[in-house]
Amino acid sequence: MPLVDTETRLTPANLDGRKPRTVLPARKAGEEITDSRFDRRLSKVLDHAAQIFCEKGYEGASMRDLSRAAGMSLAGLYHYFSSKEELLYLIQKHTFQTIIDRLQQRLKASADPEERIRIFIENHLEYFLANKEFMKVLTHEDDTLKNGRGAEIRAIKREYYRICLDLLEDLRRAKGLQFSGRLAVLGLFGMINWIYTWHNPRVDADAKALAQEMGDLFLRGVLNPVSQSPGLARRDENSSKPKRKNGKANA
Amino acid sequence: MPLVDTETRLTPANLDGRKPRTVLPARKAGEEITDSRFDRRLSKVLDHAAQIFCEKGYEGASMRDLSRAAGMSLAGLYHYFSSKEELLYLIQKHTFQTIIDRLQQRLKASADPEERIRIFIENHLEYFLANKEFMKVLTHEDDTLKNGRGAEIRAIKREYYRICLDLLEDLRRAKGLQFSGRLAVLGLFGMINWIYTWHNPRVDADAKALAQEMGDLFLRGVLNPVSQSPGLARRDENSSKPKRKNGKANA
DNA sequence: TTAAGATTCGAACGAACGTTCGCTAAGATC
DNA sequence: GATCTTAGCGAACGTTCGTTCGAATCTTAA
Repeated sequence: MPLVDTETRLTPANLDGRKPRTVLPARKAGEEITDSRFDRRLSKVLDHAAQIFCEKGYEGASMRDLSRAAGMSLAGLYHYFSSKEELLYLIQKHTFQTIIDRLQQRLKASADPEERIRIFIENHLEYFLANKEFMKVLTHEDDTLKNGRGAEIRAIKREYYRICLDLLEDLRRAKGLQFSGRLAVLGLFGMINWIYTWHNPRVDADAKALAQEMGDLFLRGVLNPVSQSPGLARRDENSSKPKRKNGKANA
Repeated sequence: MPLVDTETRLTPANLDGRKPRTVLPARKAGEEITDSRFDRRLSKVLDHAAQIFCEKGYEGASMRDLSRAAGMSLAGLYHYFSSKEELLYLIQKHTFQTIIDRLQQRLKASADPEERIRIFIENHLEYFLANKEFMKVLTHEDDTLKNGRGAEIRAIKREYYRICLDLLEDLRRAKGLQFSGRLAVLGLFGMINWIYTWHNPRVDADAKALAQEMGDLFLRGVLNPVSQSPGLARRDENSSKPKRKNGKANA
């Protein structure tokens, strides 16, 4: 799978209306999609860039930092993308697409609602810990991209959110439970996305064990009805109803 | 409470060895600590700065952005702090100290372990939602500060982590439960710190209700022993033991 | 009234920023 | 071997960055 669209290679800058510097001949329809030299080199550049963005943040990283890390001249970098902003876009898009693709594959393995949520968590954590830099750039530079590119990434994010919400509502229906889907999704996202701030491979469990533990913590919280939790003292009972006014999700 | 130490006002740049431009006369011991004109003005400057850092990030915000927001000249800002980095330090320190002070006050109200954890969550969320900008700057610019100032903030953060860990271990002892304190703390922190990425006051519940709901979710997850959770299918049982090697916490 | 500090500002500093230009090799195609 | 495209580079562009300087204005207390 090429990292940029075949037809518009080198020219995703179209997103903000800029003219492409070069126009490649369109591939014939049905032509085999190979990982060209260009794609392989770009992939390496993204690796190095993600590393630097992870260390210094998007704004804090200079193009000169990136060129040093990639072992390539400053001007040479611009052969592979049209701007620093597009570089971030390519990193985020690639990361999101990979994690969603893998998830869809794995979800085919089970129809049990609870099991499917565990698959979601494990998929997320496995990719997270194996690609720390990319995932930190994805989550930390969450609202860095603006306009067209930002909208595109936000759309993919909504898709990912939606998948998780659907999984949780399947579970709720299957078990006849009562909980706010939105709050559950965002609570779960918080738990699993926060990991990049603390995970230390020399101290903490690996992805599989971590997914097990976090899955336990979360699922026990969701699965157990309130009445079944002994000693759950509720104070100020009258303020415990959520004040949701409409269901528009914005995550 | 003055925002900077009385004796070293204007000179916290000492942290990285720079010479202060001005030295104020030391206050006599026991002299009443008043919020001077300086402190009040600095406080306003921090408000505006937090707003801009929140919008554009620390690196993305320029001193010119800050001067515009504060309605003050670029050079005039430097009367209140010695560098952009110190400005971030002052914001983060003030935020952390305020939230911890309030927590300590509130914790005096109860000795019940579960209640005390709910107090922790509610205190955090209340401050979070009432001071979104400051809390985003605190969490998002987590590892931006380096050297002396960074170490100082990290120390306060460890203190806050420790308080929460102690609360959880009190609960575990009181109820005779079994769970990883570290994972529970970090899971909880993830849930409540992630809020800044999604909370919308027009859609979501207020701090009190949110604290109730998140407290429920989290406490049910922690309180319920595994055996009491019906239908909690564990797969791959042999990989579920955490592989912790030593207990050094790094959050 | 006046002297001393506190506060504020316009103007400028050198450094670093993202990006572009013109040019060379290196591959590929005939 | 001629021709065209791809890949890569040194040098520079104009802009913006954080910070500083000296002077001007305001505040306060004697």
